Amino acid sequence: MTQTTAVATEETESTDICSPPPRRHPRPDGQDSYTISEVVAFTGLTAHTLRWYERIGLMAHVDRSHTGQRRYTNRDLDWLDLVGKLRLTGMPVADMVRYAELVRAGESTYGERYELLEATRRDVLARIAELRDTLAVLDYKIGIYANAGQSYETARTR
Amino acid sequence: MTQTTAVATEETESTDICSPPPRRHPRPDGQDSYTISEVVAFTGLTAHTLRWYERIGLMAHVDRSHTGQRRYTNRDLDWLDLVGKLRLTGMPVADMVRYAELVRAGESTYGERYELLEATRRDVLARIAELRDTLAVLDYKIGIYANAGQSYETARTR
DNA sequence: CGCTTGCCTGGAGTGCACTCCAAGGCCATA
DNA sequence: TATGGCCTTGGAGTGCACTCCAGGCAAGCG
Repeated sequence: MTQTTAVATEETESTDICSPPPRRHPRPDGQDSYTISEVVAFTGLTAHTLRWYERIGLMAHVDRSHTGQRRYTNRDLDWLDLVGKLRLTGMPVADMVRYAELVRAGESTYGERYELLEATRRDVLARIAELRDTLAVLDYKIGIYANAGQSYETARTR
Repeated sequence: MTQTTAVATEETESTDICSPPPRRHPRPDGQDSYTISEVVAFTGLTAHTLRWYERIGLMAHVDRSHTGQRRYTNRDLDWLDLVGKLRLTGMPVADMVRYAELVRAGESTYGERYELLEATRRDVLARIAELRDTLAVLDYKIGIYANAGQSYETARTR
């Protein structure tokens, strides 16, 4: 395994210049109008969760049909994508709501948003390092179990 | 089963594939007897959590002093270390309890333990991949805010 | 017309992983 | 003897992130 101190430099190398993430939407802009169940199918979230996200302000108010049903746009899908990614980092929902509020507040909050994302980035790097550490332990133990055909286990690691 | 099997010998160094994780204990084996507050200081867990771990079977019964107070050993510290690592992977406590039960059940469960650790290993790898993906998105957005933020700052201070 | 399907709402419920409480035991120092 | 500190217990409480429920509306179909 490489040294843990090499992580930081590796990262700067892997993301030299930002490549825009390629997105495919189910429908092109202009015809982007999805029912809640379509969004469920696309995101893997439940309808409950989608409505709950909107209630707590994690999503801006979603467009409605003339009968009051939700109609999601490609932009909503993108937002949900970002939310999903942030959720994977372990960011609390309250923090994501805060970010959503900053976005709604306009461009005067660019600085704050930058700080928030930077902090999150540091968290992600730290978490990756932790996971690598854990992986080493796991590999070590797996090695023991793979080798230990009928020899008894070490007391040390139980 | 109060009988701790006499496996105090170290046969850990028989494996050559993985480097054994270096462990430093506050006290050498033989004088390893820690109060709950010492373990709190060493692990970062709370006393509540330590007692709770024991109650739910995530730890084997801890030794007691003649007055009934818990006295942790180096082995307990090692176990808590592993638990901490597994917790970082997002493994549910119930699964860790299951692993603890397998360990207590003896060497007939080697296969199952192996499977469990292997599955966890795959989870960890998948999570690392997810985090890298998230990192790319984060870097992309940070790049945007860095540029836009600069122009906003410029516009502000102009 | 009724039936099914899909969606709506506010509020209540769930599961997890702790986290704390109240009441008390032991023991060293003052 | 008293005070303070550290520890014990079972059980209750907390916070988070959903998850579900009851009751109801609107559209499409035979």
